[in-house]
Amino acid sequence: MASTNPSFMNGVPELLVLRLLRGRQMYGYEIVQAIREETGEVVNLGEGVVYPVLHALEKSGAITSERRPVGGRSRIYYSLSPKGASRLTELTELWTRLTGAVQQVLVGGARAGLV
Amino acid sequence: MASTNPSFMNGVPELLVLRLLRGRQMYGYEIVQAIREETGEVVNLGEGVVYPVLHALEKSGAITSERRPVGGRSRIYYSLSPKGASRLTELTELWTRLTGAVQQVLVGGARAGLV
DNA sequence: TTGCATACCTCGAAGTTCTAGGTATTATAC
DNA sequence: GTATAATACCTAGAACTTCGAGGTATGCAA
Repeated sequence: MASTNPSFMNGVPELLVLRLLRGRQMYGYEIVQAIREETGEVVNLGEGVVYPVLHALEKSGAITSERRPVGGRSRIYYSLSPKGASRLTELTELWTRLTGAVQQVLVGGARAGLV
Repeated sequence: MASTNPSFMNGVPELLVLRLLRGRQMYGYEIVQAIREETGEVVNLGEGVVYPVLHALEKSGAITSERRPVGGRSRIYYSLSPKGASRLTELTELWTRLTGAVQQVLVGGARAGLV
């Protein structure tokens, strides 16, 4: 792994996948490209990252899969389950809290009371 | 580790430590508490996280150490080196880019052109 | 003198991401 | 017709972090 890159990626793939599946069904290969496009090339997850995440999410019951032939080719479409939706909410809150806290340190100086 | 917790912590300790050392010298135990306080208890890094990070940063030349006796007790004060300062800049930019990109996906829908 | 805060440290476990590689089908280019 | 690229799925091993628990030692307060 890039020894100079902390990359800040822990948990990000799971968060992004869950978020993308909120609303519409998607298949793995499509998700890989959607992440690249919707982040403006900033996040570029390989298939070797996305597929294992999908498998883990399915195993945990956060998403369900459905194999469907499309144009002679077989795709596995994933849908967000209720459990996955609440997981998404949980992760989004954690993400927001954490990035806010880090931001607080980064801007520094401004040390107002917290309520 | 908490199997249900992605925690989003990858790289965050390094970033916070470097940022705190920008401006004034600090010692490990002090850094542990400063992180807890300045993040409003959101980030609570144990000494088992901070000390190894400090050692790695020193080894890479990002910070320098100086043992100093204070009140009969020995403390190791760390200072940010020029190399550490540029590392901090680099990490801050990466952090900003990444959180921005994730935010873009989280808010979704709003798909304006990027320049 | 007992306990707590200070102040440093290491180790093993656990979990993630990453790159690289592998398979197979369809569409495109030559 | 055939080679190449794009689609679409997958696994394995390596590497990196963070985390918690535990260990040592000093100073101060009860």
